[in-house]
Amino acid sequence: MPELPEVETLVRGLRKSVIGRRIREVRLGKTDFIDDPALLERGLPGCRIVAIERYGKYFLLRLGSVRNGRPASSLLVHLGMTGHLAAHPPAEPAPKHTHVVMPLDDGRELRYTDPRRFGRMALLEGTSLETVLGKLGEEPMEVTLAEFRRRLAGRRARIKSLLLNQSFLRGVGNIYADESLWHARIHPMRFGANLTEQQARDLHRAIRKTLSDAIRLGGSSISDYRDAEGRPGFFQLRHRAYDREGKPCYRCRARIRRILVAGRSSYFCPRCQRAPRP
DNA sequence: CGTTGAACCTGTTTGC
DNA sequence: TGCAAACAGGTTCAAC
Repeated sequence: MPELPEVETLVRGLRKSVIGRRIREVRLGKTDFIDDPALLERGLPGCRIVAIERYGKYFLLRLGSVRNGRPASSLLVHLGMTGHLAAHPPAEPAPKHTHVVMPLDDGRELRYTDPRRFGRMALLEGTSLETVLGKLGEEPMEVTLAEFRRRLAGRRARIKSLLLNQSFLRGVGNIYADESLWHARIHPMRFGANLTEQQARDLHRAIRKTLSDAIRLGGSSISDYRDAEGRPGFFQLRHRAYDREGKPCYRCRARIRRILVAGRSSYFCPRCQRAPRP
């Protein structure tokens, strides 16, 4: 579900609705996606949410403690495939698979819901937080062309693998990798180091444009993604490759194909995105 | 450095 | 209709 544009959209909504609120208590359901559940129960009550930041597909609720002498900590959240976090009135029945409920000081409940539990939640501070974030590559919308090319140089992995690799760039997932490659007319099986200078430029531009357009439309809602207010995104209406197997390419009308690259479905136009030489 | 496949988990869609 | 397989926005790990 959530790649960079979906996480960014959710984070923007959360900033509007929960910044400044205090967490009163924590109620946990299944906890196998939480690093240290007991630490959440101990450390979160009484904390005020002072800021929310996104790093690729992760985001942080920055917490200010009301008690003295406790270092500032952050709730790290990754939504996995099906995670969702939003504030709700307590009268609204919690859906199935709601695993974390945090009543707030304004009477609402911040709820984390995740049917597949591929997400991650952890209360972290200092070096353990840096360890997680330090493994991530640069923000794909901020990386310079020079840095992008430098990172590409010498990489023998296929470009699709690189785009999905969060230490190469943070935040691109399966949808936006395929969409960016379609816009840049690059085959997903091409090797990173073999891209021409022009292709690297096109891809760098395509990634930034695709992600910013997607954010503008509130992300992609394939089946269940919703923002912090429960509204779907609309970028799925602009998909040019992803999930369009057999449908005509928007540029050349050739049929979009699906192949497996790096174990993931990869959609591309066989005419616009030429295969690498064998 | 790479790749592949499996694992984690639930729900939905597809195919026979 | 019914059941099984395939597939899904992600990450991680073992084996090669």
